[in-house]
Amino acid sequence: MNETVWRGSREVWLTAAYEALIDSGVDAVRILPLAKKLNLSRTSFYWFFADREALLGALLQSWKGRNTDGVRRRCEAYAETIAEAMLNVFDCWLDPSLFDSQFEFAVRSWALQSPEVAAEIEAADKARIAALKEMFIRFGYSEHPADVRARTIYLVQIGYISMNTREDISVRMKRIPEYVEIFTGQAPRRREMERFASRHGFPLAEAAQTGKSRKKR
Amino acid sequence: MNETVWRGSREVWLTAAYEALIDSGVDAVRILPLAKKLNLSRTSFYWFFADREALLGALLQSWKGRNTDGVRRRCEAYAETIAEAMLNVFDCWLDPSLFDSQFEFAVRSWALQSPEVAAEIEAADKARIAALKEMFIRFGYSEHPADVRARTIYLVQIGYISMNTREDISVRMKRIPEYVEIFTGQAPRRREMERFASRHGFPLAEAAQTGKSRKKR
DNA sequence: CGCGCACTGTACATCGATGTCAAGATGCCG
DNA sequence: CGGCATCTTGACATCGATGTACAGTGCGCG
Repeated sequence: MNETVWRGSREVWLTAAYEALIDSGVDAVRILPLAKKLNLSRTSFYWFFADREALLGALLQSWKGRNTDGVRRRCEAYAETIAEAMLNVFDCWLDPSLFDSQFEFAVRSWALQSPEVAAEIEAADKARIAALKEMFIRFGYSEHPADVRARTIYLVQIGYISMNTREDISVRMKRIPEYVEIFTGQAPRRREMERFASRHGFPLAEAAQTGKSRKKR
Repeated sequence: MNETVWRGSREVWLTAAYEALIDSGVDAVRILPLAKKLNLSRTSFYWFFADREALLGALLQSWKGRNTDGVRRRCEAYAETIAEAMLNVFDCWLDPSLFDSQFEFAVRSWALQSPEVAAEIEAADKARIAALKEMFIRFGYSEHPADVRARTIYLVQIGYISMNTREDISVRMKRIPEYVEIFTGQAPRRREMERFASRHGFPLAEAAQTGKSRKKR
C-alpha cells in the first residue's frame, strides 16, 4: 500500500490544509497545527513549500477552475427544454464532484481578507453567470430576462451554500420542481424529473410510494 | 463637541472593531491593531472590556436582531398586491439602515470558525425565511410554494451580499421588475415601481428619459 | 485643596506561530 | 558498499499578540 516510507508529501500537506480551510477558515490553515494533525515535524513542511504563502497559493489554485468548469459543462449539456437544461445545472448542486460547496464558501470567506482571492472570485462569478445566461439565450430568452434569471439561479445557489444547511437529499428533491418553475417560468415534465432524480440515485417513485431501499448514501 | 477629554470608550473600541470586522473579517479584530488605529495604548482596552472574547461578544450582540428585525418589519408592511409586498421587502436590500449586508457577510464568514456564531445565524435564517413565507401565505399562496418562494428570495439576497459586488443603484433598479416577476410570478404595476423607485431617491422617469441630474450618489 | 474616580500608559511574563540552519535518517543506484 | 538525493528533525532567533500589575494623569466635587 505504501509507495514509499516517507510520510510527508506535497499532497498530504495540501489535503490537510484543504480540510482545515473548509471546516475552520483560512486562519486555521497554519503550519504548526497541520503538522500536529499529520504527526510530522513542523519544519518538514518547508521541504515541500517555500512558506505558508505558497501553501495558500496552491490551495487557491486547486479551487480555481474546479468549480467553475463543473458549472460551465452542465450549462452546455444536451437538453430538449429549458426545464431539462435547468435540471442539468442542478446536478452541480447535488453532486460534490461537480461543485464543492464547502470549498466554495471557505474561499469566499477568505476573500474578505485577501484582495487577490477576491479578484479570483469575481472572475469566477462572471464566468459562471455568463454560462447560465448563455443557456437561457439558447432557449429563446432575450438578453435582459436571460441575465436576471441567470443571476437568480446563481445567487440562490451561492446563498444556499452560504447558509451551510445540512439537509437530507429527499427534502431538497421535493423543492426542485418548484425551483425549476420559478427560475424558468416553466414546470418540468414528470419524465424530466424522473430522469433527474434517478441519476442522483433517488427514484422519484419513492416520494409517492412507500419507502423501498434507497441507493447511494 | 467633546463631552470629555477621555479619548477611549466602550463605543470607540466597538466601532473600530466593527470596521475591522466588516472589511477584513474576525481575525482582523485584534486589540493591538485596533489600538494603533485609535492612537491609544493597547492596554487601555482592558478598562472597557474584560478581554478579546468580550469584544467579540459585544460585536455579535450588535449584529443580532438588527438585520433580522429590519426584514421582518418590511415583510409585514402594508401592501395591496404581492408585487407591492415584494417591493417592500426589497427596501431592505437597498437601504443599509434596514439591513447591513457587509456586516451580515462578515458575521456569516465568522461562523465558519465559531459554532456559537453559527448557531445565532441559523436562528436568524429561520426567522427571516418564516417572515417571508408568512407574507406569501397572506397573499393566498399555499404552504409549499410559499416556502420555496421565500427561500428563493432569501437565498438570492444572501448570495448577492456574498458576492460583494459594488454596483450602481441604477443597474440594480433595472433588474427589480424582473426579480419581482420571477419571485412572485406577477409583474409589478408601473405605479408600484414608481412608488418604490421614488422612495429610494431614484425617480423611474430617469430610466426612460435622457439622463438628467441623478440624486444621491 | 485634596481625595478619588475614570481613564492611560509602561513594563513584564507568556504564547503560538513563523522561518532558517545544520545535522540526521532513509531509500536508491551504480 | 559508497555516495547522492530525498526527506525529517531539533535548536535557534524573531514576531505579533495577549493579559496582568502597577504607576501616572486629568477632572470633578466636597
